[in-house]
Amino acid sequence: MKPVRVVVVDDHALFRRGLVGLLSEMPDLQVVGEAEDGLRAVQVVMETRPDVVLLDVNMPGMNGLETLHAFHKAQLDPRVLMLTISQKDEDLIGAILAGASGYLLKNAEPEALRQAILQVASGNSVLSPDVAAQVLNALRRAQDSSVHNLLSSREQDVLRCLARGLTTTQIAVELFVSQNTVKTHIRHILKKLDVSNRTEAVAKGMQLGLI
Amino acid sequence: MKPVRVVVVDDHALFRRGLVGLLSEMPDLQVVGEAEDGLRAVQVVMETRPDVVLLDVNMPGMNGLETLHAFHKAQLDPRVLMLTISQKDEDLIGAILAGASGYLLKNAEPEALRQAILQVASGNSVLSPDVAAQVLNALRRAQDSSVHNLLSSREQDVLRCLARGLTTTQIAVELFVSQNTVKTHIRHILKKLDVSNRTEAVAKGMQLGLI
DNA sequence: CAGCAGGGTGATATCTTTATCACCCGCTTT
DNA sequence: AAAGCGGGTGATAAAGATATCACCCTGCTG
Repeated sequence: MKPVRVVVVDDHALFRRGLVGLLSEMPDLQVVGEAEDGLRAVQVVMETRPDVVLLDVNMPGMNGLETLHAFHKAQLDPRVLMLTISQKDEDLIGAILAGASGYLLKNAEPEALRQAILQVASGNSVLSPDVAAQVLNALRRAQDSSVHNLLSSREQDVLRCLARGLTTTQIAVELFVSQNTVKTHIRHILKKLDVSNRTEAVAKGMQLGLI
Repeated sequence: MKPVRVVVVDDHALFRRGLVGLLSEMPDLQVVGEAEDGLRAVQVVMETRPDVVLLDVNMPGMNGLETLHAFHKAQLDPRVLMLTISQKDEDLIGAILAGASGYLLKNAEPEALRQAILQVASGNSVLSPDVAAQVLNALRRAQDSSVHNLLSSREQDVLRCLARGLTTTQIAVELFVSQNTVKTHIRHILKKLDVSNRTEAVAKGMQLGLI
């Protein structure tokens, strides 16, 4: 099996050299280039066409995220595994949205790094456990936001009443509106949730976190 | 250090027994209960108050996702590590949105499972590399959706023109509207992207994937 | 000083969304 | 047969969003 070809991008020379040395000792990895900044990284990736790029976030000049964008602009789009000390949400989510295939913290063991590179090389993604929860939370927040923009506040009122088992008449009394108003809101809810009746609407609403 | 207390939930008796045996041999883990279905799982978790619950997705009756909801309904909310063969987006994203702290495929090595349990017990999250890419893609899609609802189609037209370096006058000619119309669109863009001028708007638009 | 650029305030018209309600139909229960 | 239920069509009014444009101010350049 051909070794995975890797480019290492980090502005700290000592760290980079040490990492290159470490990776060079691994038979299934082959370091084919290195760069100390984003601009250089684009050139090196263009020349070497590696399987995986190890990329720091914090670098002077072009930071890691800008480098990801530059890869994209240059239509390179290599598989990138971020290797950084930053656990900041904006760096983590920013890197993911900018196309990174993985995010590993620099405190990872050498063997974990090796495994991560191999996974990324074969198209999978890897997240350090320390930051994976942040990614899951970001996904949950995105879903919450998108879901809560789905129904108007009145429709959410009606759905909560349905979840309590109230009939149309009871909901009308509860919300001080006519039954016909309630029925119209229910009609819109069924349409927005893409269901056929109020029972399904309640189930779907629970599934989406609306109730 | 006290061993991590684990409950195993899986409908396949042979698999469950084998897993319990495997985990019982690990000194830093302690299996304190097991269940073959969701209803039983809620009872066992209530009784044993484990640090981590290993939970399958595919189970007859209440499946894994419904069991997560039942945990929440019962205000138990244990740390749950899904352990399943399912790589389906709806199971994966569904479990995450329902509160799972991790998602591991059953093809994982015993040591990887042990590490994952320990990570989840300490509040981190773990995803199998085989499914992590799906999570990152779901996050990207959620972001795309939310971003593309941010600007109206006309505003997106104007932003793309700005990105090409056109002036207000040139954009007006290009879109067959007056300069004042273009300026109004630009004003709304600046406000929606929370920036102060068109240069920042273009940078932010690129960062958000609008251009 | 005039022209050109960007940024800003305010206005109008149209379209869409939200919230309201009347009425109709079919089914079930009393 | 009547009442009550759920699901459906259609209507109106108000609010908000979208798209349009006029006008003003400031700074820079020729």
